[in-house]
Amino acid sequence: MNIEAVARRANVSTATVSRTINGSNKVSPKTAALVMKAVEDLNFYPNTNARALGTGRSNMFGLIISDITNPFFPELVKAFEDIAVEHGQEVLVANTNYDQVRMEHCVGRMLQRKVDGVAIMTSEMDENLLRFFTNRGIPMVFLDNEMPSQGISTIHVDYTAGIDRAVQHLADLGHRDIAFISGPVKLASARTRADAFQSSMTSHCLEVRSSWLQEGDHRVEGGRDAMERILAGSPLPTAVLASNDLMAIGAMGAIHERGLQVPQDISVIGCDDIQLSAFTQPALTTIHLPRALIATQAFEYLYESYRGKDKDIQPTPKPVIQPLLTVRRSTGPVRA
Amino acid sequence: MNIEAVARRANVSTATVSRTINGSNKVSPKTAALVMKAVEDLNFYPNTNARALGTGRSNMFGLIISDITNPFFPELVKAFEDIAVEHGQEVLVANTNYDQVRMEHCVGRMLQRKVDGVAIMTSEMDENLLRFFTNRGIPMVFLDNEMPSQGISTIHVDYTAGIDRAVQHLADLGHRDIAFISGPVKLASARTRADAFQSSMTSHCLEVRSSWLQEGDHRVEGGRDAMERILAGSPLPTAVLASNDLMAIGAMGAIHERGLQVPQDISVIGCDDIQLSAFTQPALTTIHLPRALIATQAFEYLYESYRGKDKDIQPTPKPVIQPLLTVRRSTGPVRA
DNA sequence: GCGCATTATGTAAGCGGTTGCAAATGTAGG
DNA sequence: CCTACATTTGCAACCGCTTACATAATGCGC
Repeated sequence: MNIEAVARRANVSTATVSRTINGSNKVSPKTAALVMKAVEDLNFYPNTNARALGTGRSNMFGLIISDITNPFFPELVKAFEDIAVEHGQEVLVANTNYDQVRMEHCVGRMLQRKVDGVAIMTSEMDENLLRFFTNRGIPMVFLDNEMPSQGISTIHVDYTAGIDRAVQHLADLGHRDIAFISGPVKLASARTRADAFQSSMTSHCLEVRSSWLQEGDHRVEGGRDAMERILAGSPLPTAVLASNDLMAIGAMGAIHERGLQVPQDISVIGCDDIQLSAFTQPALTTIHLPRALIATQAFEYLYESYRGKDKDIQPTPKPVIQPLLTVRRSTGPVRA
Repeated sequence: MNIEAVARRANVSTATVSRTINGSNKVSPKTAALVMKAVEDLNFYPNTNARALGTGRSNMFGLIISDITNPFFPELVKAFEDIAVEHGQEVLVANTNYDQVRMEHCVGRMLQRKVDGVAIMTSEMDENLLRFFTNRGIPMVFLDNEMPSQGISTIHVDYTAGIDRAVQHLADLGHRDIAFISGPVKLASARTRADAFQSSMTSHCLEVRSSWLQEGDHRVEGGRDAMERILAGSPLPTAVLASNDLMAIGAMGAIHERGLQVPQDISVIGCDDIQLSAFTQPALTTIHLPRALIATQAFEYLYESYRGKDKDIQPTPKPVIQPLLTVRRSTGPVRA
């Protein structure tokens, strides 16, 4: 079942079939109808591989993430897939598992499949790997990973503003003793958030105790461990800010295990606003990251630079994304 | 950068390069080394599209799921991807969004990309769509979707045994009044579980009240609503079994809102054992579905039937998958 | 009805690999 | 050294589609 079979059935040449399928305007409506009929009759689906070979464009974008089982990503992936499919593009998702070697593997997979662009939503990317893409003129876009190199775009999320909103919210509730659970400090993105916390505290004239700054691993267990370390010290903070929701959930677990109440004894704020944060006990107050928007911006950036490549059209710059605070039940006034 | 550039650099023909890359044994070790050197030097990645065109195999499997943001799926997807990549296959993931029309779309995408096989882990699949695959000889595998047609394989999960374990656990704790929150009854898989519940109750000589059988939607909200309906009636059950974890979480929420305690007033059991069920308050007792195993079986089935297609080798039959009960804190003895 | 511009269609050469078959090279026995 | 055979390599056709270019058909004004 190939284009020739369709051509025969419609009594035209393969070129005409191809043009019809691709919506070329130089096909007479009459012939086009004929061809479409044949396509229908035969249930013909053009071979994308052949197409890609002919045109040099695979109509496929790569999406590199850390780990699809981290609830931050599914929504991102889905939004990306949705908008891609809408634009007739396919998505190749690859998990790095937070691993440098797997990352190289992922890059190889992308190159073999000749992706038209790559969105890299993870941090395990070094300069050398980048070159594989830049050398081949493959557009790239990153998520909050300010790369030193030129000509690489980054989706910008204003974490500072987001964290500031969270600190403001706590300050409004009377909190002065606020702990922070960060992501792995080896990740640039985690450091960014930690720095944002520091400066926000300073601007609110609040003191940061070093024993209240603990490193987690972006996972529930890490959040629990970090919180346990905080609870082991003294005095205790009256609020904790975790740099993602999973760690916030872990922190709440640790607090409960200690026989304390959220938010009566300690308020907890997360970051990301994953679906489940609305359904924890108590429901989690969290900094909402609009992942669908992130995905959309990433896709649009890639799509535009890919489309404009020959015509030297630059993608339109994307606005900085503002995280908002979603207030639920895990934060409350500081105990009198 | 193509195979010819490599051939030139290594002073051999393209055929030799191709054979070397594919590990053909009819290349002398000396030449092979030469070629590999050239490949390295040039950072050559063979064009998969061209390959697919030449061989007729895309080295890509389709994976159709309902919705990646449903926490049941990410682990499945990841396990599938892992084992596929291990076998040099790529994975094309498609979400149906529980929608028939999107499903057709997904099928089209799979056909265009000429996937070597499809794993269908969702229920929005009708006979007609199936034919698109069977007609083209594309292997298929389903998850608990007993299709009437011949020659289509299904990964078998023994839900009856799983649910029976849950009921047994509750019975051991003294519960006799057990409610059940099912998935959407239009889904065959949901009906299977509901039936399993009924028969398990019967075999334990426990009575099933129709007002304690409520339909949910496999989501948190649906679980909460269903639980509210149950709580609105009288008498109240002492335990609830939900046919997935999200609904169980919703049910726990409804119970708390009513001012009741889990498990003191009502015990709750879920199904799936999604990661987060370990971190709810209280941690959820749930029927553990081994998703990595499901993914592995699905992949192996596809891989084997795909590999054996020309040689008429059938894939080895896979054993029925046994769900186990993961007991946590949401179940307890019935109140005296 | 004719010539020309326009539009529609066909022809065939790629795209970058794979692979059957032929040719070349190597190896061993006589 | 020659022949027979195995091993290694190269040639070139093919996979299915796109597209530049050539050709045919059509429309239009005079």
